Amino acid sequence: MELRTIGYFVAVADAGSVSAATRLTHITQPSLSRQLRQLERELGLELFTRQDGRLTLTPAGRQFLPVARDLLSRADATRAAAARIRAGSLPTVTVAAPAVTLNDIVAPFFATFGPDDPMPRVLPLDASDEYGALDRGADLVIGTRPPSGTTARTPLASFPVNAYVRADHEWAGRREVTLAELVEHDLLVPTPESHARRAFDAAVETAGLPVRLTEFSSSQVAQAVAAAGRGIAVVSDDPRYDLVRLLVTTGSGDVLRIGLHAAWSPHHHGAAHLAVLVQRLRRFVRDRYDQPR
Amino acid sequence: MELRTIGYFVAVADAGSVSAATRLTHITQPSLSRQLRQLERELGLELFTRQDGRLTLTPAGRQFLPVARDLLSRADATRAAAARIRAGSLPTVTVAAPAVTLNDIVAPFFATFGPDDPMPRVLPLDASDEYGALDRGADLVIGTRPPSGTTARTPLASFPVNAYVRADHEWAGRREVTLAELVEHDLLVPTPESHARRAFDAAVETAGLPVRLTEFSSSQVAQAVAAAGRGIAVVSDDPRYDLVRLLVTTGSGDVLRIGLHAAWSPHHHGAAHLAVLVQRLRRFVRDRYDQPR
DNA sequence: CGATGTTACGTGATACGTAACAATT
DNA sequence: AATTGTTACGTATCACGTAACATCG
Repeated sequence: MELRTIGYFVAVADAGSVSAATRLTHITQPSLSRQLRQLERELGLELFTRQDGRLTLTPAGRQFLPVARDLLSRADATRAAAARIRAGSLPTVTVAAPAVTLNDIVAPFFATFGPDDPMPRVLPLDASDEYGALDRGADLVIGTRPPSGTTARTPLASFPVNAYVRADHEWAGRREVTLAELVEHDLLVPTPESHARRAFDAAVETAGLPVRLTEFSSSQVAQAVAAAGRGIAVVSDDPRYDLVRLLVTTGSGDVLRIGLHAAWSPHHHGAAHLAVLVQRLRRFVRDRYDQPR
Repeated sequence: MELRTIGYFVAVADAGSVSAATRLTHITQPSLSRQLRQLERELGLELFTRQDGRLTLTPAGRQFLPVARDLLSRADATRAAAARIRAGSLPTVTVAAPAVTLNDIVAPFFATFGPDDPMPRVLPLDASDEYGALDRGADLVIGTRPPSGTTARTPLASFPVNAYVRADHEWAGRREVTLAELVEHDLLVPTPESHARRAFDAAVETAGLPVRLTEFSSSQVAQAVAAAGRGIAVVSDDPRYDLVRLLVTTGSGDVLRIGLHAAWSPHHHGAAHLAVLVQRLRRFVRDRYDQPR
């Protein structure tokens, strides 16, 4: 039983005769006649009675006809679905990102979606192999490392890593502090999953500096402890407890920043839509976090 | 796009590789590989990416997969429907009969149907070509003529044609009256579509007798007029207005009766169910109309 | 090497068209 | 005669299997 043969059956039933159905099927009458008989043999049903040199639907055929029609309409729907995909439709979009990013950035962005936007789905990432998620169901990956390989990419935003000190600290009047200066103190940092921590760890490792870290599961708690004068909080969020913000500069003089990058496959069938979506996300992030540039 | 190729796609997606899918499809790996590529060309979709000597679903393929699965499940449903028909299922049963019979007999019978019985449908018949309805959608025909041809048949019941006279009529003490006697009087008859009228007309025509008929669209009105002494009502229903019932005998001495016959195709896929249904109908009619024999 | 998937080539099945036939109207 | 559907026969297509090749772990 194939779609073709089912189509032949419906054509004959609709046209009322094999001869008339040839106009619908574009095959010759004997071929059509044979296919029909074979379908009957295959299904084990007598769909038509042959009498008086004519075909008339049997009750079995009459009962099977709507079933056959339904199957054909599903086949049409399948072809239509393929066409929509080909045209780049995105009924759902799956965004993969570290859990922190999903909560802090992706989720608020999804909250701005309208009814015509795709249904958002989400895929939490473990730190390693961020962009491999593109092969495991993600349409879009938001990562902190610049994507490698043949992915399309857009830098979304970058957030400075802040070192927060008390207003009575000796650095309170400065705007920046070097990494080398910083590691001389007790540092209050969030967990290794956080963006700030990862950026900080990477910079420290590059510089080969020893550090004394105290880890907090919440960066706000880290700030509170800094406000108590027990160390310097190195976090990425906004200041609390009247703490003073210092930017952190690396050995090469750059300000230590957390980069957020969006990546997707340029061969994705909805790549155009994805690019638009990423632009919206970029604008959203910059508006929300008041980014420069 | 055929069911076979769609099945190949789903098999490969499920198995994770072409090689593994050969266990599901029972064709060799190169053939499967080719069919898959052809499906991609036909749909215009890149369902898998070929990289690292492996296939991985693209977002397009991931989006198409549930659609393909749905089509296959519909195909299974279609095959299952064919199997049910083959086994003789009757989700609906279409009974064809003259409108009078549908109202007076078939409809009350349908009222006794339980939830497991087929959904009843109905097809009004014109008097001529009663049993031709079997080719126009009827599973079962209830007719007044004995069916001809190769149909399966069961006599359902027969109702006498009654001649109703007033209690003060000269015939009031008799049980029967001959057709020849009857036609000497003014006769009050129902419309030509009714069973009684048709049986009466046929008998009269056979006997070659002249008649004086007054036609009423309701046999109860005919009885009322007979009660008024304006003629003899020749109808098939039960007496009213204290009229006296006489059976009508033909020239050959038989009592004039209306026969009801059920007919269906012995090749009908649900012929067994139909036979049972007809037996129920027969019992129903006899119980309800208190038939002899 | 042992997986993978693709390409090449030959074969068998089969869907198809042309032609001839049979049966009704 | 004109229409219907079936049978017969030859052909072209196409799905399939075997084999050889390419690539990656």
